[in-house]
Amino acid sequence: MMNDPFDLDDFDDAPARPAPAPMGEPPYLKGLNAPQRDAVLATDGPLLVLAGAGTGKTRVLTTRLGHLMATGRAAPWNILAVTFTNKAAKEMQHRVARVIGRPVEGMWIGTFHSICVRILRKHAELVGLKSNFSILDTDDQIRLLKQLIQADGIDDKRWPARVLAGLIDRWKNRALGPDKLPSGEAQAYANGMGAKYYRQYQERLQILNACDFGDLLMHVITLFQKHPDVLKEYHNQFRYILVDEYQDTNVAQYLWLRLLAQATHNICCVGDDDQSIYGWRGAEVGNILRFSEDFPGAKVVRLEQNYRSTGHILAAASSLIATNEGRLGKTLWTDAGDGDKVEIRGVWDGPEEARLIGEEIENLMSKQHPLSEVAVLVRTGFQMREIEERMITLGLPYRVVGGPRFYERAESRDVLAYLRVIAQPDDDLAFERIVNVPKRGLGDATLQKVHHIARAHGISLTRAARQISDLDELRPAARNSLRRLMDDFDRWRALLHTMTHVEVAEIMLEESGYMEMWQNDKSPEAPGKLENVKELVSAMGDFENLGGYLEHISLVMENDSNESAEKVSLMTLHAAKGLEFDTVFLPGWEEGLFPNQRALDETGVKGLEEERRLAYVGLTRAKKKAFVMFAGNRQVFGQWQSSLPSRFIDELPGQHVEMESAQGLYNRRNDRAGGWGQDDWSAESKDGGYYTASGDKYGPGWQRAQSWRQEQQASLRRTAPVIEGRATRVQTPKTQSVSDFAVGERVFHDKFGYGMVEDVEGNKLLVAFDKAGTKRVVDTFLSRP
DNA sequence: GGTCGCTCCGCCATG
DNA sequence: CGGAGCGACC
Repeated sequence: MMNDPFDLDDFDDAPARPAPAPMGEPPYLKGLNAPQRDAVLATDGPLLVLAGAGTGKTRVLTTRLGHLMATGRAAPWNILAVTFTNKAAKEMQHRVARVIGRPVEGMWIGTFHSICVRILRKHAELVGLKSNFSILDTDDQIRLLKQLIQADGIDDKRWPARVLAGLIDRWKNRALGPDKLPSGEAQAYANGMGAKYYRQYQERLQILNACDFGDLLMHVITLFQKHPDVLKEYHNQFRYILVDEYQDTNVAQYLWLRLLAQATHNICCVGDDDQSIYGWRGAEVGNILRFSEDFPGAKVVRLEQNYRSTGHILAAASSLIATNEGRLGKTLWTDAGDGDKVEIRGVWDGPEEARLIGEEIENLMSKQHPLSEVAVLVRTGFQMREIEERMITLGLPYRVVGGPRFYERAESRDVLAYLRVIAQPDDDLAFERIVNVPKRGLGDATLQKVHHIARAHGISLTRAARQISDLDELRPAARNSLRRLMDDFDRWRALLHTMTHVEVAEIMLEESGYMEMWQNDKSPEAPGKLENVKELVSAMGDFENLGGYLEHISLVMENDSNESAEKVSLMTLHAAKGLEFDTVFLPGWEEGLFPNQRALDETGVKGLEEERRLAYVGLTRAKKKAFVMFAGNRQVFGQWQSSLPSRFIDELPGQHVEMESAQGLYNRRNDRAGGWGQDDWSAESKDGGYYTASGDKYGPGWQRAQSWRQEQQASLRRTAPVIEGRATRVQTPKTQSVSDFAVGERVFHDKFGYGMVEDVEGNKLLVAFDKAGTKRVVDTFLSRP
């Protein structure tokens, strides 16, 4: 989670069109326009709020929450508010407090996942888990599945575990357990083994006392279905339910909501079918399209006045999205004036695109345009590197939003694995990760034997490891090493009773040799890794206990400590949903990249429409200025490929855009809205690879993919033009090496602050911190002030 | 059992 | 191009 300078989705100070205000009405209703007010005041019964981009959705949601409480309809704990991201949850909490003028406590605001965890911890036993269950991430999932596949002697090259993980994920999105798979789909993997592995996987998770993301939803649904008394508890508790981004809910989430809402019918869903961009992970636009049937008697409110973007931008975006079929249909309007047209820029290649972005940003800077109001939104992650490099060369401050995740780095995962092992002894995946990190002479051979015992007895690896360390199965060296490790785990675990988890973590990482491993590592990354480890340990201090910390990171996976400095934001279009910026750059609008070829191949028109919604989301992030860019040549997989401008560029109406492109790069294809004086070589561009030979616009996937790929292979190759010297990434400064602290010395600790050494015991010090009290810390985590 | 170097494959988006 | 994974060699 990060603290952002930018606001979520709408803003408060916009000139709203006020509805007539009766005397003595609550102040929070002031400034709402008529539909917004309707949405706030329709408290009882099902309500669907169709909120176009930038129409004040978050404001309506938070005001509605405030209204429910202010009028005494609900206490905070009677309200359940579900969001899609933790960031949105945090923001909502914050803004509700602003509406009612004091902090709110006890309200259930969170993501589907975090709320499910909260419920599950309470009733874990009812679904066969213990309350301290671990939450596995994708990586763990794949490793577990791989083990199952390999145990069967199946070639996991031919049938990759990640494919199976994807299948299982999609099944869970649709709330299908191993026994409920439609017969055709059970055949979906490795000649009909899909269902079998799914079942084995679930059994294994049970033994490991763990669940994956999909399980969080599934288990709660099962819990509610099988234990009506428990469901009733929640019915009594949650008198009002609010759901944000309803267009992104999947079947499982829909079922979950329906179960919870069936008692009171007080469910309010807010969403925008035009911003549904998560179809690929199981979101069902159908949920929002069907709302009135699912919840009979539902009231529908449309928010159509846009407070965010100026006229040309809004018109361009609206016209683009109008190409889609099967929309609920909204007509966004603004009274903010025309503003600037959308600027389209065609350039020769990727590096030039990055240069142009840099240039324009410097331009903006010279006009005092705040960098926090500038964003570069890309379709896919690999576009970021080029732009980042340019930013670094120019010295432009930037930050990657939702980028390489702090907790996914190898060293973070190691540390977390250590923590997980002591928090939850049956967590095999964590155990396996660090059993030989640092090297302890416990390699594959040993681990295989442990695995064998575990499987034979149907127990977890740690239990098996403990058993085998008492047997004669292993070479003495391995046996001793393993026993020592198991004893260490027990000891560290016991320390949790007498010390804070931060202290235990430091001791564990030191005694296990993990810190030493990086200290002795002479690679250039080592100091940075060590720095990350310290940062991670210090972040633990913000949580009451180890369990709370682990839960947070498994759900959030991002680093909280992201400062809100004056920086350009760089992110994917997906990550940009809900955000807004004065100026937005939209590079890479090229066929194949955007719309993305794979989306087209896999889901045809449906995929194309989702891509178009993504384009719509991108454009509507801009308040005052939008740059759309495309490059004629781009490097993919280290190879140069030529590309054609995106069809979405053609779909932007001529009167709302301004085109500036090198000769010959852009050829208008269908001149539906009036040209911009570019050459019209439509006949030639039809050979460009986005129509199949048959002339069928969307063609069979493989055929399109094939022709596209061939075209790319055959495309001209050239070497990258040399821009100034290669950008080097900034390395974290080498940490000051610390050792032999003396009693009486002043020291500094990332978390606890300044203090004085009271006692030295090997490398463990007793330090009296000025603010945090006396703690036992390992010297590696200390520095001299 | 550990390390080095080679091959292979990927890059669409996520909690 | 870059990282993961695997096999040959120490």
